[in-house]
Amino acid sequence: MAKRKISNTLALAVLGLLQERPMHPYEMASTLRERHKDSSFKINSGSLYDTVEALVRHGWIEPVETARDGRRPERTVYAATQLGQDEFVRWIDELLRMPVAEYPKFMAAVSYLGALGPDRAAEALAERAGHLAERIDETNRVLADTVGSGQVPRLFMIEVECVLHAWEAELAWTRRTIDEIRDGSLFWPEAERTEQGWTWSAPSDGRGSNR
Amino acid sequence: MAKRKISNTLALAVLGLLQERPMHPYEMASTLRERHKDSSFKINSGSLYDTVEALVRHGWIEPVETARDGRRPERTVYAATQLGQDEFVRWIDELLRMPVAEYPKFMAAVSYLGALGPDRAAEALAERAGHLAERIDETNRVLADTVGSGQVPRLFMIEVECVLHAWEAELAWTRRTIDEIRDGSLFWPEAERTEQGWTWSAPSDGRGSNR
DNA sequence: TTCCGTATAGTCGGTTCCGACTATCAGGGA
DNA sequence: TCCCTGATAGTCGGAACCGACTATACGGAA
Repeated sequence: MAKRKISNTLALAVLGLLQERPMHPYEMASTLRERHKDSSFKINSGSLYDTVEALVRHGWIEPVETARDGRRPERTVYAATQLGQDEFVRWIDELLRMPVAEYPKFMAAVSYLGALGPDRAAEALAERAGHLAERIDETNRVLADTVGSGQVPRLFMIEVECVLHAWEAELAWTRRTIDEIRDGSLFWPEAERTEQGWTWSAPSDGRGSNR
Repeated sequence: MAKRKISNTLALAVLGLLQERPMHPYEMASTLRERHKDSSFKINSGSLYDTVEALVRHGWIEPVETARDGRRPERTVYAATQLGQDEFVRWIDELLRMPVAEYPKFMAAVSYLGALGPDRAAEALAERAGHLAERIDETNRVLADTVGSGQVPRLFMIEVECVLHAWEAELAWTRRTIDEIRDGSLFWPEAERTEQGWTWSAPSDGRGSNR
């Protein structure tokens, strides 16, 4: 699988909007925010304009007019080309079919959970659990007053359900791990440094609590 | 919360290794790979050397010797400073406590699931489900012959359990969504473009199947 | 009437990131 | 003996990314 010419998913969002109607970049950003898509796409003005230019370079979109309102900066309105419409669908298809490695910050931190020691680790995870629970509530509220009230078809917010599911899973893992730390079922070796590298104490019951 | 001076988590991995003993960058990369940490950290030679330099600039690590073996390129060995040891722990603590927005490619694609139409969407998700199941199996095998055989304490591979849990959740959501598409409980509006923007057909039973 | 905050629209320079490339050495097969 | 592959160690130029900044317009408060 050769690498995609454009990999920033913000370009996917742009392409998506231009399937509906021509727009200028600033309008894309505000439309995405209005639709709560700013939690699926990282919208950054700088990146947005770079992305749009890259899409033009590849012939996926093209400028259709430049207008000026009074003395404000000029706006360039873009539309998707036929190529852009085709690639939009192909790209979605590809992203859905093939899982790719991502490197979430949380995984990085969990890799070194041991460095905090059991008490501080459990406390830190507990704080995270609180934040996660809050976020889940907020998101449920958003879903309730968009899809729940029939304003927006469920399919158009399906990614929100997806991310919600992911957070719930993370929360469950976090809580389970806190419990395992507190009740000692996640054995905490006292790693020690020797000239030969590292050694660690074995759990008292042989290799019992390593699952 | 002010932005971290260094945000690339590869720097966290470097710091982690240098808690054990001084190393040169190439050795860091191979050690991380040996320990299967390359699924939590994106290891890229270019980024690695940049990261090491950034850590030196901030005084978190420092070169302790430069050796040369025959006519091979010179190796510079680095060690963590006191500051680096403190920041290592603080950084982990921070990453654990506060969830940050990430923008996984899958979410981007799911946002535009509608664009594929129900049949192709279900098929694409089904392919993904297959890949995910495979990955989960592989990862379980890795866990079995490291932690499972008592070679490595469970705590040192805890992030693998975490990512496994996340994948299982994603798989579950994916399968559920495939079912909902196939049995029609995820209503698929026929979006149509008008001059006023977009309209969509309502589900036949009023607003029934929007959850 | 002036001032302030916010919305509109986009620019720009610096950092970060990436992966293709260089170059040497060691070991095994033909 | 020669060649090929893979490991060792790191360099470099360009692409991507970011966020602070500019500049205008507008509505309401003081």
